[in-house]
Amino acid sequence: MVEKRREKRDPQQRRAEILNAAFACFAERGFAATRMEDVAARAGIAKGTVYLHFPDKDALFTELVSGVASPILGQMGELVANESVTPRFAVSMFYSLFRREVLETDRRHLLRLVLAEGPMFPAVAEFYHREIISRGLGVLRILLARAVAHGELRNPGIAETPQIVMAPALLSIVWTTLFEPYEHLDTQKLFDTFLDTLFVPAGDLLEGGAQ
Amino acid sequence: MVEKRREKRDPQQRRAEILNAAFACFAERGFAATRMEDVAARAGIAKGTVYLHFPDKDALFTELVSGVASPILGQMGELVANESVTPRFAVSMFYSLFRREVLETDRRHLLRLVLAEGPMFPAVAEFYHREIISRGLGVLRILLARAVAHGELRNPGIAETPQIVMAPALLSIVWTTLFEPYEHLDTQKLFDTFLDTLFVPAGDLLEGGAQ
DNA sequence: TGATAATGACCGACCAGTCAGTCATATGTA
DNA sequence: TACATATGACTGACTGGTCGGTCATTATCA
Repeated sequence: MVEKRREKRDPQQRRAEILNAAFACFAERGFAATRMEDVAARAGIAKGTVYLHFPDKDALFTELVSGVASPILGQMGELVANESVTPRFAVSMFYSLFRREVLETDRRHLLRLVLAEGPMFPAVAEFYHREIISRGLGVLRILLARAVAHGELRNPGIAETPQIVMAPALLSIVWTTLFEPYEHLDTQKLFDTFLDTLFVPAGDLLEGGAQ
Repeated sequence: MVEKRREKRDPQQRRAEILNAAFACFAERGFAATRMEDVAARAGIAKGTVYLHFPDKDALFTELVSGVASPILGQMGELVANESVTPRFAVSMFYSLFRREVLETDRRHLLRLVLAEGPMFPAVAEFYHREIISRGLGVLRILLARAVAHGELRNPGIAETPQIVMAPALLSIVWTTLFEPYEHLDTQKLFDTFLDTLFVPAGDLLEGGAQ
C-alpha cells in the first residue's frame, strides 16, 4: 500500500501546477482524449482537487490557451515603436522570436491546440483573434506602411494584406506538427527565404547601389 | 408508432451515402463530438447498418478524409506538363482552382479536419503528405525551376522552399474557419497579392520592357 | 423459402463531475 | 507549553449519463 502524502500549497501555485499539467496533457493528446484524471495525476493531486480550482473541463482548457498569451507581442510593440529600426529588421526579429520562443518550444503545441480546437471553442478563437492576431496585424500595418514609404517592399500591395507576413509562421506550425515525420522542413531557410521575398535586397535600397 | 420503411440499396451507393453523412457530421462537429448514431441518422439508416460497411469509427473517418482526395492535383499535373504554360499562370490557376473547389465549398471543412485531427490519426497525416503535399511539391518544384530559368521569380530562392507557395492556401483555410466571424479576409486579394509577390511584374520579363 | 440486408435494443467501458469524509495546520484555551 | 478545537484543502469512491460496438430479430429480395 503506497503511503499518499497530502500536501497543501499556495492556491496560486497549485493553480499553476494544474495548468502546467493540463498543458502537457492537452498538448500531447488533444482536448477530447485528455481525461481530468490524467491532468490531476500529472499534477500529483486527486481529481477532485482540480475542481476546486476550475469549474469544469472547458474552463480549464479556455483558461489555459488564453493564459499563455505570449509576451512576444509586447516585445514586438517596443520594437516597432523605435523609428530607427528598419521594417525588415523588425520582421526578421519577429520571425526569429517566433522560432525560438514558439516553434522550438512546447508552446508550438499550444498554437496547434488553438488551430485544432478553436472552432469548437469560439471563446478561444475570439480571444486569440483579439489579443494576438489583431494586435499583431496592427503592428504589421505600421511596419509595412513605413516599409512602403521607404520603398523596401518588393510588392507594396503586401501592406494591404498584412496577414501574408504571418503565413510562414502558420505554415511552419502546421508542417512541424503534421508532416515533419515524413519530410523535414528547414524552418530557418523558410523564414529567411520569405524575408528575402518580401523585402528588396539590401543593395537595391539606395538607388543605383550596385550589388 | 411510426412505421419505418426499410430499404435495400446498392452497397456502393449506401457506402457513398454514409460517407456523405459522415462528412457533414465530422465537418460541423469534429471527430470526437460526432456520434455514430448521428451519422446513421443523417444517412437515414440505423446505427448498425453503418457497421455493415465500416469496421469502426476510426476507419470511417480515415476512409473519409482519404477518399475525397481531390482531383485538383490531377488537373495541376496536366497543366504543368504543358511547357507553353507559364509558371505564373500555372500557379495562378492552382490558386483559383483552390479557391473555387476547396475554399468556397464544403471541402474546406475537410482540409480543416485534416489539420485538426491529423496528429491523432497518423494514417491520415501520412496519407495527405504522400498523396497531396508530396505530389503538389513535386509539381511546384518543376514549375519553380522553370520560373527560375526564365527569371520570373523575384526571389529565386523560393525554388528551394516550394512550401512557401502553399502558405496562402493554408492561411486562407485557417482564417476562414477560425477568424472570419471576427475579421473578414479578402482571399481573392490575398492570392493575387501573393502571386505578385512571388513573380516579377509582367513588364519586367523582357529586359528593358517599359512599364 | 432460404439468403441477405437492415434494425435498434442492449451491453459495457469510459469519464465528467460530486461529495462525504480525512487530516495537516492554525487558532484558541488552560 | 500542552492540549483541544476549528478550518478547509484535499481525497477518491461513486453516480449518472454517454456512446462505440454487438447481435438476435425482422424485413426484403430472388
